[in-house]
Amino acid sequence: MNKTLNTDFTNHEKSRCVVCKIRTYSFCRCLPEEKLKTFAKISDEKEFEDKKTIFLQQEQSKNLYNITKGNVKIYRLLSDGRIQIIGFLYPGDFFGSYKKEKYNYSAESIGDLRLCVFNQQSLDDYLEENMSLAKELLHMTSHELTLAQDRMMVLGKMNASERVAKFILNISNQRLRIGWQNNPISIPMTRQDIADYLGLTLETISREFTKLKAANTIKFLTPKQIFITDRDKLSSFCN
Amino acid sequence: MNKTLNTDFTNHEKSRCVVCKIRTYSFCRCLPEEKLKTFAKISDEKEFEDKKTIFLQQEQSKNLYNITKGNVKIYRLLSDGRIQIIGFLYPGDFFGSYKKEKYNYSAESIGDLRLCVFNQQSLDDYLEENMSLAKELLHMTSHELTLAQDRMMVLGKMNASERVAKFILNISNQRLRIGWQNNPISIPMTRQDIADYLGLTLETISREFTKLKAANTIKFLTPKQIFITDRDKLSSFCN
DNA sequence: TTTTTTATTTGATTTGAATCAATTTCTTTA
DNA sequence: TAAAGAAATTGATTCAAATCAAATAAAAAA
Repeated sequence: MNKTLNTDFTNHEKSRCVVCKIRTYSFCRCLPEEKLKTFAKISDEKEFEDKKTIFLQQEQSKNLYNITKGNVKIYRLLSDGRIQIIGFLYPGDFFGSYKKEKYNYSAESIGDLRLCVFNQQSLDDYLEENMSLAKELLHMTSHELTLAQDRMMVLGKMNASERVAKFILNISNQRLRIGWQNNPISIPMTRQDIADYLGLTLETISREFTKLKAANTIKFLTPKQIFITDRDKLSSFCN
Repeated sequence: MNKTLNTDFTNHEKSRCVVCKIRTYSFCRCLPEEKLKTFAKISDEKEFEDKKTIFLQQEQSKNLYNITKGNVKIYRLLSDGRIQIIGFLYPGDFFGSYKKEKYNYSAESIGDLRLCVFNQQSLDDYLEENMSLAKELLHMTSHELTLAQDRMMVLGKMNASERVAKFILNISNQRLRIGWQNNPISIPMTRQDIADYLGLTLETISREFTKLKAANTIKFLTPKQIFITDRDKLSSFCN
């Protein structure tokens, strides 16, 4: 099961936020170091194993979550069981809700996961006194909206090979952004997950991967390790 | 062409914001009346005729816009001319950008349009002193994100009849929300626009409308006036 | 290790929506 | 009011991706 960590920093000189390795990529990056000690107190750390539900779509929202380690998939279900994966989230990304409402998607861990959990009310109170944090949240939410609009283009107008090529390039760019190796890239999610994310079937995903291999643009080191052989050619498959 | 309006309220007791009819549905609703006079000064009004470009995707962003009358479509283009309409916007909706970057979509008027134009810097300065406005923008942007995620489900997993049925119901609900008649509903956009919004072709849109008519769920008073005959049955076509 | 289970790939066939092609209906303007 | 132009509908055909069906490969358990 999942557990709340017992890392008590209260008697230490430094809060866990001060030593946090992903702070540069997270919304809390806007806070000066002297504010971090009090900021750390409004959140808890929590860990999840692979495939654990963090919350479900219909639940009353209580928290905003920030990923410090691992991956999350957020998804929506239709009543007949059809699934659409809204997004794959990585360290530095936040999800959940900062206002009282129902969650508008479900969230599940992919692999081992570590989160900062913010109570909505505490965060809102903190926001009230820290305009920079409010603006940072606004800017990051606005950036999320841009990404969502980009995905409308993918889902509405792109064909299967364009979707898959763009998916690989997007992941590679995301890795670069948070300072990880961007080639080869490890793909934490299954083919079914990729399919549910791109609005295709797992068979189509597999076929498109095969086509990209045949065109000498990518190689599979393992089924979950993609090496991009020809980035320009891969780019030419989309857009 | 479009024109900047010459409605000079500076010598009047009341600003145009005080008498604004759509304020209840707009982000400025969070401001108390006494603040409206100064708030009105950080924006200008501007009018556009049908099919006028407000800005293009690649341009350096300068403004945030708020619709006070009429409709806007925001869209993205691929290099080969494929178009995806990101959204249809109505009175009370805002669009553009509140931070310096390129616009991430193009915006065009549908029918006669009236906008409040906010300079980014002026708005940002105003925000700095008004946490309520910053929070309202955050909440509305977050709501936009929810709508965008809803559209991912539509574009990724729903079939043609589900998309069209949901589109009609969504418009009807939007009309209700801003206090307009929600049946019959006037559809300001063309079939081609609906197609580019739903990721379908105009022929498919037309065929689906015909099917919905045949199933006695809707009627067309004119090609742009839909009367919902059986809302429950129409709902049963989607989700 | 071997066995079992799960994930992925490949093949054959079907199908929903796109495309191509008229036709009809609406709207505009002469 | 008629003519021209634009928008919308309907029909025939094609095609990309889904579905159905094995086969193969990888990972987990015995």
